[in-house]
Amino acid sequence: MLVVDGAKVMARAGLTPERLTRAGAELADEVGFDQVTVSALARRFEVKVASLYSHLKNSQDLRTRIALFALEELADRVADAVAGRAGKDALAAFANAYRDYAREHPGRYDAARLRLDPETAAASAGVRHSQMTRAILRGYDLAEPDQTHAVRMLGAMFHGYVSLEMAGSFRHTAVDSQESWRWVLDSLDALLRHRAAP
Amino acid sequence: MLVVDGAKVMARAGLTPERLTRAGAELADEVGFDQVTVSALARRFEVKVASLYSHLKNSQDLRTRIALFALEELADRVADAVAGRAGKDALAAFANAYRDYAREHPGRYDAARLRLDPETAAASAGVRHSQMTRAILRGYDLAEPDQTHAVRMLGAMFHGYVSLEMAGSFRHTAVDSQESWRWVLDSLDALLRHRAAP
DNA sequence: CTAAGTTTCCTAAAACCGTTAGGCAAACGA
DNA sequence: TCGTTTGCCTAACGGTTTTAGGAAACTTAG
Repeated sequence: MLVVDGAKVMARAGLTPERLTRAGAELADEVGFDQVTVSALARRFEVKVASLYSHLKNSQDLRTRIALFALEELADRVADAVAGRAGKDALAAFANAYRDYAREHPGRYDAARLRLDPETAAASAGVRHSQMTRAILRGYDLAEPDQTHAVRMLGAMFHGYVSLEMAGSFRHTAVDSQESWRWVLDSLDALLRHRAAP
Repeated sequence: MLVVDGAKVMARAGLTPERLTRAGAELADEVGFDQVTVSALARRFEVKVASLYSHLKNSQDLRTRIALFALEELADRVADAVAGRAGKDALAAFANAYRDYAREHPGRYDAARLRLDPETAAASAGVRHSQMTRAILRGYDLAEPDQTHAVRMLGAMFHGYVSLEMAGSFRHTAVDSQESWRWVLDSLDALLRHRAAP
């Protein structure tokens, strides 16, 4: 089949799950993760929608792949940020890596919060995230179960703060969000030092 | 028009924006807020889809109404919970009201986190939420801008914790989430007392 | 180098959702 | 009782998801 003016010669587009996932992540950052659609992705590759179904099981599969990709990417960034740091320095690096990623890639950040089924989650980079959080706490000398409590607290705080900040919840008050962020990190550091085992 | 066996006599279904909103909230709790659809709602009222468009502007309007309803209901609950309490007692009541609502009404809780446009948000019960958070902090005697920092921290922590807990993130470790929750509340109380103005 | 086999993308079609336009019947007010 | 308004309907269109089957492009074995 040969279309003269459209120049479509039935050439292959070179689709792969990986390219589709990456393009989906970019799309998520541009239009929001919940607007990522198989149709939009096909449009971006100038390909018919049905063609994607040779590379993706379905729409949910696409979303899951983007989520796993984002988790991996974020874990890499965090690992890079905390390398060679300890104590409060590591805590701040960890937290900032998290927040910066969300600001830079809001769609991917949302994707990383997608609810995964237990098996998928267990095989994802999500486990690296909790491992790294635990690693941060090595500098604070917490015994179990306090360490687990602290892991959950840090996860909740960072995710909650970033989530509310992204949603614009902090834009109505004059106080700069950056200041609050520093205040929160200082507070967490003090709290964890105070909780340290004797 | 009269259908004999279906017993449809073209009677009126008694639709109103309020009834639709409430039913939408119930639907959200059952199937998830992102699965709340004009079609599903019409099915629930045994009415054709187009009929809802006399009462709702569109699908987004429905979601926004559910969000406003949930914000209002949650604010009422929180107000009720903290009434007559102060200090750590008030903090715990506030936090528990929040968490309990999310556990009881996950769909509505998600709805309450819908991003609203600034005018809508300003006219919503969202402002009551921050006012009540500030009220909790009266027991801790914080000066500005620390009070604003603390409001943001509490909002982040509660939302983050509830959000991660709902997503199942705490189910992989043996430590009971309830214990972590108590630990976090104790920590926040200690932190706020420590931050109190001299 | 060519024929067979595989992969990649296509067309076609069905199902569901969102939305608008226009109609008829029911409720209501005079 | 008779307009008028309101509430729900049918009809229709466009978009998304998904499956089935076909045809062209690539790959590989003889």
